[in-house]
Amino acid sequence: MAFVGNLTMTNYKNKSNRRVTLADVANAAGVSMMTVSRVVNNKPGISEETHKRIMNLVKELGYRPNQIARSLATDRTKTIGLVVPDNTNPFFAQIAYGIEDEAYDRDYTIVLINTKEDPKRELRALDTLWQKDVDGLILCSSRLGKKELEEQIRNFSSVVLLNRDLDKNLDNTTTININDKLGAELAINHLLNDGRERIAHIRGPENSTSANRRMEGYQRALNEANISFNPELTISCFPDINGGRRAATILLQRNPEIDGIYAYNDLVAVGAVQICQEYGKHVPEDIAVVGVDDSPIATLIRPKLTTLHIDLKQTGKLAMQILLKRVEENASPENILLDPELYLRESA
Amino acid sequence: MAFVGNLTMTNYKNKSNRRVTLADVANAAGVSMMTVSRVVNNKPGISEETHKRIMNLVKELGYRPNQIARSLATDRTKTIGLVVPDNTNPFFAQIAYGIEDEAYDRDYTIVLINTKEDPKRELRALDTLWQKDVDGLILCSSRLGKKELEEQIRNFSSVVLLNRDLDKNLDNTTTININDKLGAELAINHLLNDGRERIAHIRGPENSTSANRRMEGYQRALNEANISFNPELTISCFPDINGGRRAATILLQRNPEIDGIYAYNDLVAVGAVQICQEYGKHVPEDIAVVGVDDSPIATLIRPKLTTLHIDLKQTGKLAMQILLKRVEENASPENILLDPELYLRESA
DNA sequence: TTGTATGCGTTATCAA
DNA sequence: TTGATAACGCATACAA
Repeated sequence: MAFVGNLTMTNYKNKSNRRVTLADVANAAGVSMMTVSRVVNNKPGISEETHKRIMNLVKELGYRPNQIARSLATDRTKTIGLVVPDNTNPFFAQIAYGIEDEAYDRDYTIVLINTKEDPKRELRALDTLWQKDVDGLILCSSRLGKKELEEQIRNFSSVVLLNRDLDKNLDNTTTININDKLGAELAINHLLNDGRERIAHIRGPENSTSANRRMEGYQRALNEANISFNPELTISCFPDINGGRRAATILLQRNPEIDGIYAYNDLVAVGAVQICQEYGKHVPEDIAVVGVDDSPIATLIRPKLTTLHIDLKQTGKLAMQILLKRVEENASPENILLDPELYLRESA
Repeated sequence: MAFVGNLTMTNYKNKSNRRVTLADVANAAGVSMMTVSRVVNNKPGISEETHKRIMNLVKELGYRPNQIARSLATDRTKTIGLVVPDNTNPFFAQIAYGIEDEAYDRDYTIVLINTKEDPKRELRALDTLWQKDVDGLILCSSRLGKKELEEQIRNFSSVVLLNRDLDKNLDNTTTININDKLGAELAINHLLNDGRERIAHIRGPENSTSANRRMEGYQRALNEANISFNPELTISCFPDINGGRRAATILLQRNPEIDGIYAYNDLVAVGAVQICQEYGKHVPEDIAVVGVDDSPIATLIRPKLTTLHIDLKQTGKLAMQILLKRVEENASPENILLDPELYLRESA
């Protein structure tokens, strides 16, 4: 917690309109800066009496430590970099929320940067965070190439990679991934059990790892059901509603007899549902649609979306906990796989 | 922009595994640190030749400036504090996106903190940001009391207050508000013109300024139409879907003959629509519902939500532009009022 | 065009 | 239990 000073104190500046510094307190108390520093940081070896006296002065003068100076001296910024493609996407918004929540509890702070799915932006984001000397990095859905990603990761002392994996473990990084293959199998098997025979897959961005894993799961599930894979039934798209709309349009024009769609995420699924309906198809009677993420909209649209659920706020908290364990205790690397659950609602 | 060094360079540490510093480059070049500093910062007064030579060394050694040290020396952190109630709320997510986008372009970085509508948390957030010495603060929908808010604001050199106003102008702060009264009048007048006669208002949190302004607009519009205000037709709520659901339930039980609802925001409106439908009422035939914010869900639910629109990403950009104008040019205070537009869709 | 001295606010280290 | 000094990495002011 390390709460120092009175939050509602306003006379935090001395007469010359500067910030109150350790030196000011030390002068006022007639002691050295180190004594004040020790008191403020609750270090041992200070007499009861001076501790009290100095804490009173700290409050009276409105002293609060300058985190910048502290960072320079300690090489710790109490700051974590969070890089996401788009904070507006409920998926990342939920994760960010969990991360920030845990950070708050542990007295850390989050620097948020959007990459907009642009590798150049991502690179610059990482460079910026490196220059800011963040204590750790949480990188979500990186769109960087393998080699580039590894090079970047080496620049940070502790990293959590969310929604992306590595060929070989790096000893400063933990990966957290959703078990996309399992998820895909859950979805496809449900559709198959429901009697669907021509199941398409709108597979998100080409360069997305999670998209690739979902694709694998899709193929594997079909394979296990002895259904031959038809490339015409898959299409990539930008992972938002419009992407889903465009992809579904093409899909439906190419293959009007499709009776099931497994979408990259809920946004894409919503776009697909919209197009189906606009084409006069009933969901789920004519076409069943399964999403991924269980984002807020899943229960808002009608029919309610059947989708794969992960507790994202909790996942964010977990990511932060793991990162801080690494930052503060130098824990060893691990790779975490989160199993999604199929939430059956109305669309499939 | 100030892009220094090669982004893909990995040997950023020298043999002793330290960060490469100005001193390292200066040593390697056989010049003083200042010369290197000038080159890196593109300051004038450096010969063509040394500039080139040093830039080469900078790249070769993988030098990148330490922003912390720079901040301590210049008293500028290139960091802006962003305080919101909940980054997961699309309203704030959109604003944050715009803010981050503009920040990225101007080479600033965003520290994001959620308050969860908790004034204590908000206070601590501001304290943290103060200690981090941010160059500016964007505070959204503050839930602090007037006096407390003013005290806090004084701690920062530049502030943009979003969705909250001040009694008297402070010379370091700009307020940006949505013209809620106008919005409310737009909504209510539309409902009245549509022949609605018993229009209720679900008015959001008690301590929210925007909620109060919308309430005023609601009353004024009714007043102008010579309809007497009935307190039974208004109710406050937590500003999310469940809040809307709970409020609508109470409202409908108290006054089953309600034929129009003006909701605090789209989430609340969605909750209200759900409850109406669950009570067997048709929207908009039996009850018309108008939301506020034009959040993504507005076009996702059926019926599509009629709602008041503001370009929130643009608003975020604007907030950042104004803040930076203040930070960099010490511009004078202003108060901005954004006029919403009523987007007519299906729910009213 | 380049260099020297000094300071930013804090903590680490060693000494008293 | 406390203090003096140096160091963190950089930029400002002034000098050459």
